[in-house]
Amino acid sequence: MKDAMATLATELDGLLAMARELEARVDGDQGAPGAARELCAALAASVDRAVRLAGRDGNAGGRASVNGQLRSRKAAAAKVRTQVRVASMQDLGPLDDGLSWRKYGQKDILGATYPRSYFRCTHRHTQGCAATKQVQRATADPLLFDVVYLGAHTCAQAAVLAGAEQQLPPPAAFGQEQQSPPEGVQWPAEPVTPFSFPSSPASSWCQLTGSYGYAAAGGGLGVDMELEGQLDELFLDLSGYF
DNA sequence: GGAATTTGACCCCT
DNA sequence: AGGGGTCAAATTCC
Repeated sequence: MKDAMATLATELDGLLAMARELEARVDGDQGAPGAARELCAALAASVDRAVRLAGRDGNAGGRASVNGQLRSRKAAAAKVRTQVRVASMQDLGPLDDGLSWRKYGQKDILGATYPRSYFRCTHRHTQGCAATKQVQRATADPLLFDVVYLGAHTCAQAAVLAGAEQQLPPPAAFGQEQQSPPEGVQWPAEPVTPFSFPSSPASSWCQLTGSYGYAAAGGGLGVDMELEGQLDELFLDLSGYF
């Protein structure tokens, strides 16, 4: 547990450093999309690892419920909550993050222009995977999607993905050409390109959408609020560059 | 025919 | 009572 938290801290520190570096580079050189992309991908990969760590370990050590309330069905899902904002350059369908999701509901949300879609893991019944996610188009920008992940994947598919990701080269290697990534992933040559999401969620979202909004804390993430605020600001700033 | 999606109804919480 | 989340039957898709 201590190791995981230490790793999390290291990842987040690196995240901040990379974000600042990215800011500096993009600020000084408008025509440097390649370098910006590299850092952006590294940033996203780091966030992804941090979130995964927090998701795994936050359960036992974190706040599992709000105000100590017991919630029959919602209690389990409230343990891990990861929120990201994803931008789609084109009006395409559901975002494929490499995992199998099955839509089980859709609701019109008060005050929201677009309905919220509810997804759960395809292997919910076969493997008891309790992961769910909610996807909602942002009112302000229809090309932005707010995606909230609730619960942790416990299915075999998630384990395979997690294992494959650990074998990937260091984050800085992302964005390089001639990368010949696994699973036939094709990185876009231009910022705006029709896309299909490959297996690594954070890096591909960043690469392809230019906006990895934020990975914020719900119950499971024990991220310091001040740091969280800094991350929020950084992501907001960075999103403006793309 | 099986799997995924849609959609109205139901349940729980505030 | 109203809103959010889930269920499950009906429908669509492959």
